[in-house]
Amino acid sequence: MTEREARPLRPDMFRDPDCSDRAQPFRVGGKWTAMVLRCLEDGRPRRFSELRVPLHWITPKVLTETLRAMERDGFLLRVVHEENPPRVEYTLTALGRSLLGPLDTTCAWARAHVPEVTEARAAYEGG
Amino acid sequence: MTEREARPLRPDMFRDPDCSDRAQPFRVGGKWTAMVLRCLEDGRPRRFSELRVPLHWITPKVLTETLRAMERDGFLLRVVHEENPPRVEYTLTALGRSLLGPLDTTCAWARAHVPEVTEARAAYEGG
DNA sequence: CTGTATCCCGGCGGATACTG
DNA sequence: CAGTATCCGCCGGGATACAG
Repeated sequence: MTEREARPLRPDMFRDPDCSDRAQPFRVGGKWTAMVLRCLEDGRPRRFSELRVPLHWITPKVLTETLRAMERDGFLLRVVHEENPPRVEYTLTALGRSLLGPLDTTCAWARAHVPEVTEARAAYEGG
Repeated sequence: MTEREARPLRPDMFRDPDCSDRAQPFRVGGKWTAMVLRCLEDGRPRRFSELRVPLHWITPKVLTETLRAMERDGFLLRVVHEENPPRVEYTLTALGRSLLGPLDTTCAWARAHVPEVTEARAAYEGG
């Protein structure tokens, strides 16, 4: 066996279904998760209809699904105030705030490198 | 206007379709992108069939789509050696390697906090 | 105001078979 | 070996209407 044939990839690199690579690190949450995080990062509790405004008037069904998923995962708290009319407020938990670090890191990458990606795509189309 | 009503969310927070938040920072690439990055991070050129092994024998169609998308975005280089039988090798570009930082950051988050998420989900089911 | 209830569409991801 | 060619099922995301 010669030197240059050695070192195949380990077949079990991603065997563990819970390993952090398979956790699809670049696919945390749904389409709207990151934007909801941004809406809540200042710590101020926000209401359902308040969130819809910057989120392009996302439909209620989709916003509900997004918020429920984040609540279920422990990223935010849903507080119902028993009033009339009803008032519900959403706030990030400590776990939810812990996502802001990775989010910033990836946003910083995007700001720095998205132009290169755009260039690469143009070049690829061209030839 | 009282103090406690102030500071609504800016309606145009995510207006720019290319803004780094809307870039879905937690949704970079497809299901297999991160794993391909891991397979190539050691700098060693890898062949098509070589990649399939750790990737759970991903179907050729899906692997091709993943690799083509990454090539198109400038993340990797596809080199065809004119031989018989054919040999094709994939290598990360500098741009592709620049993704490893954010990837590590998010993987570190996952290792540190996924147990909390699991707990939160269990608690949500239970109550 | 804060959501449900329906219906719907596109597209990612996959299974299988075939080719240069 | 390194892919194409088809076909297909699922589900995320959305539009619209309605309810407590």
